[in-house]
Amino acid sequence: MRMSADLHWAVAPRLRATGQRLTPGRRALLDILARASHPLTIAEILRVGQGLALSSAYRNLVVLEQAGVVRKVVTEEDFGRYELAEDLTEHHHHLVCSSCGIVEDLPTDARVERVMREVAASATELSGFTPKGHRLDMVGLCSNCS
Amino acid sequence: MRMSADLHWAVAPRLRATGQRLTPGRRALLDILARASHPLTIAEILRVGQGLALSSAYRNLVVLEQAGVVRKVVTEEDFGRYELAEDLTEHHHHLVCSSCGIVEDLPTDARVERVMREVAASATELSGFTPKGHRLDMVGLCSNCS
DNA sequence: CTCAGTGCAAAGGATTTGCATGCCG
DNA sequence: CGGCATGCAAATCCTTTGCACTGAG
Repeated sequence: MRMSADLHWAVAPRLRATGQRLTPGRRALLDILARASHPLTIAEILRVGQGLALSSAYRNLVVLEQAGVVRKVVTEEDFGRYELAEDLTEHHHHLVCSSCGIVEDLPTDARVERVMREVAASATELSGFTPKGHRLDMVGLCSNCS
Repeated sequence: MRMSADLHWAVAPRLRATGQRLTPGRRALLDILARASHPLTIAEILRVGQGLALSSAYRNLVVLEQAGVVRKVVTEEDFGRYELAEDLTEHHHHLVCSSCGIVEDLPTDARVERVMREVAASATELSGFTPKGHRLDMVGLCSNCS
């Protein structure tokens, strides 16, 4: 979570770099995502951001994703979730509830990240894969569902 | 990869436990998945298994998933992929190409798994989450796309 | 005036469901 | 005979696209 002015300041240049502007609709999306402590679905975003059009939300999320300020998170649910790019927040992993589908953020630590780098290295060695990042989700039951 | 007779022997009891039978269609799906070295899409499955109906494939995969013998893998593509449950193969992680979407299997090791258990423990501590397993994907470019 | 952003409605694509048929116990 | 698996087609659901409108430069 980060203050709006600060966030917009960080984001605007990236949008300009991809030939896009920071419009009110996009600002709204960013603010909503910045306030969330877990990745949001389109439905959740629209519920919070009254007056946002469905199609514009989708379109703007694509723009923001291409500008590298938003990331689409895949879950086993049949719809997508979105969060701010990790360099605008903190690198983190996820807790995914296999019962209700909720996703919580989980901070990472140096130990885990070090191991991730080792896994990345072995992936390169094994199959010429060029790692750009990783995705680590713990799957289980959230406190409500257990 | 495991021999058919062996596989069917392991699977049949689990299906019975959920009140389901090991039908020819399900056998075909299992054999196809057992031969693959990475999670398959429905399209890929139908391409290999000539004569399988689309809807039956989906329905049977649901049955097999509930019986715990097949797992649905989510990727950033807009369709699902399926693989045999990990206890029928080997526990492994994935290499996901962010360019072409291909998913390769990546063996894991004791070190990584130990760290995963630690992450699981801290998740429990932080938010009452009950971990059942984890999902670790390296995201990057495969040897073809890089 | 021009062009990108917006919103509504229609289209798309993966997945699911309804229903009639066929098979196994 | 009864119930479940199957296949086709129709229906759903999330997401994307077509198009006309609006506001900023």
